[in-house]
Amino acid sequence: MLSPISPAELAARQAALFTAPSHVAAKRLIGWTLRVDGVGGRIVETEAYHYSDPASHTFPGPTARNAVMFDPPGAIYVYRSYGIHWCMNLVCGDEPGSAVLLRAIEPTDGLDLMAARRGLEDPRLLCSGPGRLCQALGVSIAQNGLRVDAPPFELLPGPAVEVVVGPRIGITKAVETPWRFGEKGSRFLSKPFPKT
DNA sequence: GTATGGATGGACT
DNA sequence: GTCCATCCATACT
Repeated sequence: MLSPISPAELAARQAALFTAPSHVAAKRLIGWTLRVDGVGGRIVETEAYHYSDPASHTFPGPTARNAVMFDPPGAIYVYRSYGIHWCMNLVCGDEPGSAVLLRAIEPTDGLDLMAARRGLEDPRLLCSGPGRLCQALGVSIAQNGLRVDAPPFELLPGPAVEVVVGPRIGITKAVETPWRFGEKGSRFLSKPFPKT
């Protein structure tokens, strides 16, 4: 059970998260709870992207697609991946053009709706990947540019958890930058982390 | 105007 | 492990 938190404290903790460098925010986000219209769960896997990072959509500079990544921290950046899937980022950072990709959630709220949207029941397959997560939470380009600190989104701090680190998934540039973060031992990761 | 290449997931061997 | 569906921003001609 989450302890009650005042609106002022929530706003302060969100602001501190959003304005941290994206790789710090990505690590801190592990264990927070995200819901969209009441559907969601605990964030268990993230990746960080930075404008100076060749793997980032913002590396070539501002464009129509990545414009939201230059919005103030707390904005939601959604893009289509491989022509099929949606991927959801939270704009974070001490400089513009950086964000945290949400890769996996441990589903806790709205399991039935998530299962219906995904067309399957297994909780481990509902949100274990960036495309799956967006499908389960009903996130698409329609949510691009909205803010995570306003409805239909909710973002709440969780207890500190043990976090593991590894290289990011599916990229072709800056492959070795260890900016993927996950909750140690979680069964809801998109892929295991390499043993350290 | 056309060409290209993904921050993926699911089906299959 | 391999294969590939399918879209759009971007980089060309």
